[in-house]
Order: sequence, then C-alpha cells, then structure tokens
Amino acid sequence: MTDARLDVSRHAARLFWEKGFEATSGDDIAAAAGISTRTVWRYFRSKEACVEPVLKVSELRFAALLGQWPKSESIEQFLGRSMAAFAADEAFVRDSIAAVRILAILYREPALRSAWLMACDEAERELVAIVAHRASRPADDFEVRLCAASITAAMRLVDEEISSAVINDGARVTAQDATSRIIAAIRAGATLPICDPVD
Amino acid sequence: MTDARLDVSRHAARLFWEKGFEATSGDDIAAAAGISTRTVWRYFRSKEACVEPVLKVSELRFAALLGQWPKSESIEQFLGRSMAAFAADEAFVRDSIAAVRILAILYREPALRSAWLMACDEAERELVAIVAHRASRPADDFEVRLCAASITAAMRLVDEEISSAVINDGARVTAQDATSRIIAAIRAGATLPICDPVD
DNA sequence: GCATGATATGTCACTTAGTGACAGAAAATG
DNA sequence: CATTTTCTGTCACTAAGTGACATATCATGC
Repeated sequence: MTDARLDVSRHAARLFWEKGFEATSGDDIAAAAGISTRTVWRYFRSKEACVEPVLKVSELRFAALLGQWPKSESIEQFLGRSMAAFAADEAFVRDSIAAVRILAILYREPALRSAWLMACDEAERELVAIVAHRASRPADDFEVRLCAASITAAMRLVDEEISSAVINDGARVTAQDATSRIIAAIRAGATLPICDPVD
Repeated sequence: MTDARLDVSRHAARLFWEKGFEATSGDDIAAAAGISTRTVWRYFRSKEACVEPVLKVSELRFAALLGQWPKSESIEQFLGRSMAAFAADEAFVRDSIAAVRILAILYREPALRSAWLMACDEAERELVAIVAHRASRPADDFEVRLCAASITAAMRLVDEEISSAVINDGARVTAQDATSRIIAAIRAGATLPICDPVD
C-alpha cells in the first residue's frame, strides 16, 4: 500500500526544482502524477503544501530511527552504529535528494520556506514523544517540548546549511560528515540531558 | 510615516479573528483597510501573509528591546527593569492582543500557522545579531545561530501556550507572570551563556 | 460468486486568490 | 515649478482552489 499523497509530492518537488515554483501549475503536477487536478487539491490545501510530505518524510524517518534509541546508549553510540544502514536505504536517499533540492532554493521561494517550516513543525511534534520517553517526563512538560523544539531547530539549521552548500556551492559532504554534524546539532540543541545514557 | 502594510495587516487580523480565515476575502480586507484589492496583493504575496506584519511586530519590538540589553546585566535584571515600560506602550498592547488572537486559532487554521512560523523565522534572524554581540562571536557562527533559533523556539512555545490559555481557556495572565515565563524560556532555550552578565 | 455501503476519484461549473499592463495620483528631487 | 520616481486604482486576465454530482474502486457480509 503506497502513499498516494507522497507519490504526488515527489512529482511536485521534482517540478518545483526543474521549473521553479511559480512556473509549475497544479495542472502540471496532476499531469506528472497521472491524476486529475481536482485530486491534487483534495490531497493538498495549497500549491506549496504539495512538497510537505517529501520534506516531512525524511524528518519522520529520522524521528522513527530516534524512537529506537535505547536509553543505555549515547547519541554517538546509537547513530554511529545505525546511521549507515539508515542512509543506505534506497527510498530514503531518493527522497532526501528531493528534499535537499527544495531546501537549496528556499532563499528565493518564500512559499516553499513556509512549507519547510510546517514540515519542521510536525517533525517537532514527533520528537516530543521521544524526548519525553528519554527524559522520563510527561510529553506536555514545557522543558520536554522546549528540548524537542531546540533539537528540531538545530537540525533545521544543519539541513539548510548542508543543502545549500551541496547544491548552491557544489560542496561535497560525506555521509559520515553529515552524521557527525547532525549529532553535534542534537547535542548542542538538547536542553535536557538526553544525549548520554539515561537511567 | 505610518507603515501602510502594518495597518492593512491589523485589519486582516481583526477580520480573520471575527469571521475566520476562509470566510474573509481579499476584497473584505481591502474594503476594511480602505484601499483597492490590487494594493492588498501588492503588499502581500498571499492571504495568509496578510497577518505576518502583526505577528512580526511584537517579536521585532521585543528583539529591539533585547538589542539594548547591556552586557553588564543578566536577563532578569534587564527585563525586570525595562519590561513594565515596554508593556505599557499603547500600540504594543493593541498589536499584542491582535497577535494573541491569531495564535489562539492556529490549531484550526493551518494557513495562519504557516504565517506564524514565517514570522518566527524572521524574528530568529533579528535575534542572531543580538546573540552574536552578546556572545562576542560572529553572526554566521553555527552556535550563535543555534542559540538564536533555540531562544526563538522557546518564545514561540510560550507565546502559543499563553495565547491559547488566555483566549481558549479563559485564563488570566498578569504582565509579571508573562514576563517571568518569557525570561524562563529564554534561559532554558539559550545554548550559549548569554543570560548572565558577560565580559 | 454477488449485493451493498463506504470511500476515492474524475468531470465540470464556479468562486476567489493573485498578476500584468497601463494610466493617473502622490511624493521626492533638483 | 518642472521632472522623475514611486505608489495606487482600474480592468482584464490567469491560475489556485471549491462544490456538486456521477462513476469507480474496494471492503465487508451473505
């Protein structure tokens, strides 16, 4: 059972990247995805929202990975052993490239920036549960929500920075490099002591 | 010299609050503001963006206040003595109420949420310079940008929480209460040691 | 297998968000 | 005051997004 919305979102992301946001119409997206225009607007509340699933899916997959983070391990231990297999996943890499391309053009497409911020906002909600579990605190605790928000903000900065460097400046970033920067960001952003073994 | 865009934004915010986002048209906003519809779309790239100035102005005024924060004072000292006068400003209070009302209906108006996130994103950029100055670091330093992002995220949470409590749950929040929660949020969110006297 | 209700999609007419082009008003500059 | 630039209104237009209804798809019970 494939996610039809995500599939359409992939086509939209590709078109936005190839032709630009303004130059891509709802009809274009529908034609590329092989569905009617009406269905595009049933799936998404606006044109910019068409890219949200692609932007979200990487964040959510990463959140799902963090959901398996054992309390007995530090962030370095856990990501150090699990990140390689995670980044080797075919679908993950393809969606990541699509997302990176969108992030790289945010500076000239304010509508896409709002879609990105919405995706981060949803990712933040996912992280709250993980932080709550790891900090052994309730999910509605302010400190927990703040920690999730700070970590999300840190990852947002890293994502934007790496994307722009790779796409706009032609930089080369290895998987190890990206992983270590993500780890550093999580550590720097965490306002609760969840990065080292807990309990 | 009054800001025409901000004036229109105030009318839009009032209409969104009174009638809801969907039920308010661009024509309605133009009529309320006493300008042509064409000018509305010259001012704002989308209907949801109409509220951005109102959402931003409180954040930016607060950022301007923080810009006067002497390095010799802690956050408690500085805001303790300057917040009362700040909150007594007529225009500030009026815009704050408008902003609070928008924040209180974010949960059912996704379009307005994206406008709010965009406003926070711009406020974050303002904060970067202040944090850089206080931390005696360059503004493009990752730690500086992260600290600004975390503080912004913390203030976003507090703003949303207080707004929803006041409007949706009928809670009563005094200026002192709000100030102390903002201070606590800044302290909790700051990932660099900028809250105590520096230098 | 088939009837049946629920959900998903397409078609088409329609409303409203948003733009382009040009003309006149307002405001800055000399 | 003359001029240039910037701002705004009018109007025709494109494209985003919705409502209503018909058809298709799919699950469930028999």
